[in-house]
Amino acid sequence: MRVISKSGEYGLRALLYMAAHRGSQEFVSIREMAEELDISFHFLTKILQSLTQKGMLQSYRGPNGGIGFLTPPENILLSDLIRALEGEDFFDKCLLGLPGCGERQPCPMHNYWKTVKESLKEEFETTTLADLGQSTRQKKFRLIA
Amino acid sequence: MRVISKSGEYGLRALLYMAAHRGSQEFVSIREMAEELDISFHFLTKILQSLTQKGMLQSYRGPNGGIGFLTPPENILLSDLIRALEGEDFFDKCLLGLPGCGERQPCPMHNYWKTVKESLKEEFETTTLADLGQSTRQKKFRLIA
DNA sequence: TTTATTTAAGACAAATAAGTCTTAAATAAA
DNA sequence: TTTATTTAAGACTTATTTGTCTTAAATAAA
Repeated sequence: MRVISKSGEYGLRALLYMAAHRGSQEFVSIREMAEELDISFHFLTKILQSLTQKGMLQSYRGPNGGIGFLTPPENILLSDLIRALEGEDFFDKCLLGLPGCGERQPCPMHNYWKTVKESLKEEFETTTLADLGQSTRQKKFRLIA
Repeated sequence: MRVISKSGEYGLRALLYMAAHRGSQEFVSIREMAEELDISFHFLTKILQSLTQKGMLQSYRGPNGGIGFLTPPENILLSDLIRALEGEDFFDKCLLGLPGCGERQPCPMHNYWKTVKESLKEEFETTTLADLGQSTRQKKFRLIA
């Protein structure tokens, strides 16, 4: 079950790293991160670039440059991050990939999948990057019939 | 959020079609289905072929041949079908795609994602192909903190 | 001002997924 | 037995995603 694309995974992992390692210095080196996380430097650069272009991060060139948060991880919702990485329609798609599927003409899995998506969305909208950092947090939740 | 691959979607849609159209005739024509569902005939053939090879369907060549169920849709679990279409490890993967992630060395999203997966798995294991057919069924469920 | 460092941008290549085409094998009916 | 029909198998092509490489632009420090 691949829910997040490879580039999305890399982006998430990088931001998690940044959240964990942000201290005195404002910018984290992409090269360093790439090595630490074993991700291709150029590929990671492109991914983070797109987040910068979307206004979720800031970058700085030159010596001691790097990438940094614009808003603290405590204020970054997982839902926003994932939407930026995976596309705005992340939570809107039909399980069967039917273009016409919706409330008016629901596919056999529509109502079923809708509830799953809404739960996930709700959860992602109440989780911040910082929450994930201290992930000992054990949210208890399950689907109830 | 693409959870199921294109070929998985096609497979599911085809079996849903078969479940809906099985009547007097034992075998459903793949060509007819492909046209009806607007899926490439050869591609669909390959997908269904793999299900036949895995013992989930039976096929018959020659005039009036086609593809058919071995067990009635009432006895086909969504979980088994999806595992056959998407791979055995469908419910086992880490959200971040980290190879080492597990109980011993959980990634920041491990516990969180684990509960989501278990809920989904549970749901898929209690839903049959036939259930999906009459999908007016409105299972109520949500994640609880 | 020159040099070293770092991200930005975009062309290019490789890997994977999706889709097409041709031929073979099985089967039924003429 | 011949022909038409249908799935099986596998080679091949196309599209998408992932990954690499080169050059440009910005910045700091020598």
